[in-house]
Amino acid sequence: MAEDEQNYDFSAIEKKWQDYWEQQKTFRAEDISEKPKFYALDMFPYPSGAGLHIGHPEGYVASDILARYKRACGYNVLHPMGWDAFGLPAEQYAIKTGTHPSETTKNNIDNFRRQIKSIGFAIDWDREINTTDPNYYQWTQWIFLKLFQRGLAYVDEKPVWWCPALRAVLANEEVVDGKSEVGGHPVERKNLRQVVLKITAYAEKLLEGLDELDWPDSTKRQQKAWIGRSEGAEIQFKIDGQDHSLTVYTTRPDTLFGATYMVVAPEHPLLEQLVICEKKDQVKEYVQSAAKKSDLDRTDLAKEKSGVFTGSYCINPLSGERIPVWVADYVLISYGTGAIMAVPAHDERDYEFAEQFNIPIRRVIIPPEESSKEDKLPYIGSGNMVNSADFNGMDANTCKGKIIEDLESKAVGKSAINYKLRDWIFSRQRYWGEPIPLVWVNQSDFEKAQNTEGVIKNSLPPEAVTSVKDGETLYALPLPDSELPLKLPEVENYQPAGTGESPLATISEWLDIWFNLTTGKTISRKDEKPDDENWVAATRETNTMPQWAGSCWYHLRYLDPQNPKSLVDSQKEAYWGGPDFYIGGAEHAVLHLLYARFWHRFLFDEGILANPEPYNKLFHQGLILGEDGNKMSKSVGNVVSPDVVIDAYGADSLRLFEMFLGPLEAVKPWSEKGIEGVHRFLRKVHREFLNQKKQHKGEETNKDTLRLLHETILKVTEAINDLRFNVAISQMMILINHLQKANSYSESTATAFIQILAPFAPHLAEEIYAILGGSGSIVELAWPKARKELLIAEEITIVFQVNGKLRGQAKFPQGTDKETILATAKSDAKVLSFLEGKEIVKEIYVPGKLVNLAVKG
RNA sequence: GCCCGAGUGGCGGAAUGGUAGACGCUGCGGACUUAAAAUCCGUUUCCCCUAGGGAGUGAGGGUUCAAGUCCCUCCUCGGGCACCA
Repeated sequence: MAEDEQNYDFSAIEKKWQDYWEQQKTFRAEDISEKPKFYALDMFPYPSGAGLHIGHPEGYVASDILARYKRACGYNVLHPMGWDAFGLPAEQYAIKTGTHPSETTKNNIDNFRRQIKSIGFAIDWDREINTTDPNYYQWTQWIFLKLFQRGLAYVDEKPVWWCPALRAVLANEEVVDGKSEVGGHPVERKNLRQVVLKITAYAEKLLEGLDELDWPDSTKRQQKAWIGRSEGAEIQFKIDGQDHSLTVYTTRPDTLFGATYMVVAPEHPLLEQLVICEKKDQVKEYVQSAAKKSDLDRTDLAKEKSGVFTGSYCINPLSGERIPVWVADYVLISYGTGAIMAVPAHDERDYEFAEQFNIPIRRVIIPPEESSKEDKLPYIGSGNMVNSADFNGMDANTCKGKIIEDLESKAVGKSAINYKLRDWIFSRQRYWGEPIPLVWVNQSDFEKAQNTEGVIKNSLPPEAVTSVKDGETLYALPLPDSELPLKLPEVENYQPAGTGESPLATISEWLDIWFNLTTGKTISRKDEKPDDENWVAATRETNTMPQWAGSCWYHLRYLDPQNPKSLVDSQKEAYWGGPDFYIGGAEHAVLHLLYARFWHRFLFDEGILANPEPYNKLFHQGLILGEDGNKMSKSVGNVVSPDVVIDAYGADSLRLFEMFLGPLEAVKPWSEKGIEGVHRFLRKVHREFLNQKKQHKGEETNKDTLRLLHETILKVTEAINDLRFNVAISQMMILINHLQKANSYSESTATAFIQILAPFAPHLAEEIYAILGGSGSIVELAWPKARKELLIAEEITIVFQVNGKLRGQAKFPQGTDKETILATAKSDAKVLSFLEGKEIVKEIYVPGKLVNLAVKG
C-alpha cells in the first residue's frame, strides 16, 4: 500500500471536531427564526451510577441523524438533552452511605454528559436541563399548584402498595406481579394519606386525542386499553326488606333477565347492612382473608373462585325476581360500583362461580340461527332474547338501549360509561423528589384564609382539600407562586420515617411553620410568631412528587430553559410547538406518555399552551441485546459500554453500527465482529478520499459513477425520511466500493458522498471536508439533490420467465418497444427449450423489468 | 385466556405483487509480505452425475401470468393485558 497513506486516527479527529462544535456553538438553535423549525427530542435519561450503556445512544443517534439531515435541508433545528434526575437509586445510595443525593446526581450527570458528548451529537448544550435543579422544579411545582387550584388534586387515604424493603409507597404501575418493579421486592397493601391527581377527569380527552397522533399502533392500543373505556348501564336493585338499593354497573343490560345472583366486593360499603345475623361470622372471616390477599394471590387463585352468601336478596327491577346477594373477591371495589349483577349464562367468570356454588344458570340469549353450533354456555356473543318477558325475540344488541330506556322511565337505572383508568397517586414518601408546595392548617384558620383577601384566597380549589390527622380535620392551602421554588431542606438522615412518611416529616424546623394568609410567606415556628393576625400555625406537606412529574413537561422547558418568569415564553412555544420527532423506549408506552399528555392537555385547557398534545410523532427504538442474544445486564455480564467501543473504534463507528444493526424499531443483538465491518467501511472512506490522486476537478465525467451517486443520494434521502438507516448505510457502502474500483472520480462526487455520510459519521465527514479544502463546517452545506433524470440507464436488462421461472435475460436499449422484446424473449435459446411442445396461453410484459410467458401442455 | 407483532443462508439483515438472499459479518481459497497486521481478489442457501437442472423465505392450503410480500388454517417466538362485569 501507498506509504503516504495516513492512518484513520479517529480519536484525534473526533476530539478535534467535538471541540470545534463546542467552541463555535455550531448546534445552537435560534429561539425564533424565519426558517422552518425541526425539533428532535429524545426521552431524557435517568443518570444512573452505572453510566451510559450501549442502548441509550441508539435513539439519540437516530434523532441526531434526523436533526443533522433537517439542518442541511434548511431547518432551524433543536436537538436538546437533559437529565431526569430525581429518583430512588440516588436516595437508596444516600441511605447506605450518607452521601447527599444531589452530590451523587451531579457526579452521575457529569459522567453521562461526558459520555454523550463523546458520541458527537448535534446538541445545543446551552439548553441542558435538570429536573432536580430548583430553577426547573419551581415550574413543576407551579404546574402542580395550577392543578390544585382547579380541583384536580386531592388528598385521600388510599390502600397503596407499600414495599417494606424500599420503605416506599409504589404506584400501581411500579408493581409487577406483586413485586416492586425496581429490585423485585415483595409489596403489601397499606392505607396511607396520599396526594392524588384527578387524571380520570381527562379520561375522555386522553382517549380521543390518540386518534390524531402519529404514534406506533401498539402504543396507542396500550393507552386505549389502559384508559379502558366501556359503555353500559348502572342499574339499581332494591334490597329486599330494606330501603336501600344496590347499584351495579354492567356492559350487558340486555342480560338483565339472566341475573341469578348478585356480588358485592368485600370492601363494599353496603356489605355490613346486607349481611344477616346468621352469616355475620362467616362473612367477616371471608372479608378478612380477602384483605390479606395481594393482587398476586388473587390472580394465582383466579381458577378457584371464592365467596360467601350474605343471606340478603335484591329485587330485579324489571322482572321483580328475588336474587341472592353474595360477597366475593372476584369483584373489585375499584371498578364500576364495586357490585355486579351476575349472569352466569353469559359471562365466563359468573359461570365459573355459579357452577362452583350451584347457583342457577339461566340463558337469556340464543345465538343467531346461522351459527347455532355456538351453543355452549357461557355464551358471550350476540343473538336473540329469550326468557326476558316482553323483550323475547328481539335482537340483544338493540335491546341494550330498550332496557336502559325502560329502566330510566322507572327511575331505577341509567346508561353509564366507565373507565379502568384510576386517579394518579402523586405522592411519594421519599426525600429525593420535588416537595409538594402545600401547607396544612386547622379548620378555623382555613375559614380565615377563605375570608382574607390575597394570593391564597385567589388560588384555593373549588372544594377544600382535607385530610384527617389524629382525629382532627386539616385543610390544605397552596403556597403562592412567589414562594416557589420550595426547595428541599437539608436532612440528617435519608431513611423514611417508620410510619411510611417521608424523611421530610422528621425535620421539624422545616415542617412546622408560621404561614401568612395574605402573602403566603412562611417562617419557621422556631422563630417567634410575628405580631400580625394573618400569621397562623401550619405544617408543610411532607410528601414529594413521583419521578414522572419532571418528565411531564420537560419538552417545553428546552424551548426556554432559563426563563425565570414563566415555564416557557409563549412566543417561543408558538414558534417551536411540540417535538417533530420523539424517540424513546416502548417501556414508557403508558406511564410517562400518558402522564405527560395529561399535564400538557391541562396546560392547554388553561390557555398556557397552544397545542393540546405534547408529542405528535413518536417512535420507539428496539432494544439492543447482548452478543449472546440476552438482554444486557450486569449479572449476566454481557453489558457493552460505549466508552470501550469508542476507544477501540471511535464514535463514528459506534453511531454507524448502531444504525446498521437492523431496523431501528427491531430488537437486535450486538456484535463485536459487526462493528469491525462498519469500521472498515469508514477506514475505506478515509483512505479513498485522502488519496486525492484519483480525484479530478469539475463535474463527474463517468456516467456510471454519476448515476450511482445520484441513486445513492436518492436512496439515502428516502431512507432517512423513512427512518431506515440500515438501508441508507448499505447504499453508501455500495457507492464507496464502486469509487474504490473506479480509476478516477470528481471532487464533487467525493464532496456529495461525505455530505450524505455526515449525519451518520459527522466527525469523519468534517475532517474529509476540511482536507478537500472546504471551509467552516460541513453542516453548513445544503443537502445534495438527487437528479432523477440521471437514474435512467441507457440500457435496460429484461428478465425472461416461463411460468414465472427465470429462464434467461437480455439487454435492450432504453425505449425498445414491447414487440421487439417479446420476440427476443421467445427466440431465446433457453426460453425455447422450455416452450417446446407447449402452447403459450399468456404473454406478460412488465416495462423495463421482465417478460413472463405462461404456457400449457 | 385475550389483543398485537414477527418467523428469509452459518449470523445481522435486503427485496413499490415482478431476477430471493442487496449490504455487512463469519467461513473457505488466493494475492501482497521474510512473517504478521492492514489491504485487495475470488467464493460462501441447500441438493444432484457441477453442461445444466431441481428445491427453497416456519407448516399446510388458496388467489394470481407471477407470492417472502395478499387471503384462510395451524405452529413457534417476542411484546402487551389479565377476574375491569
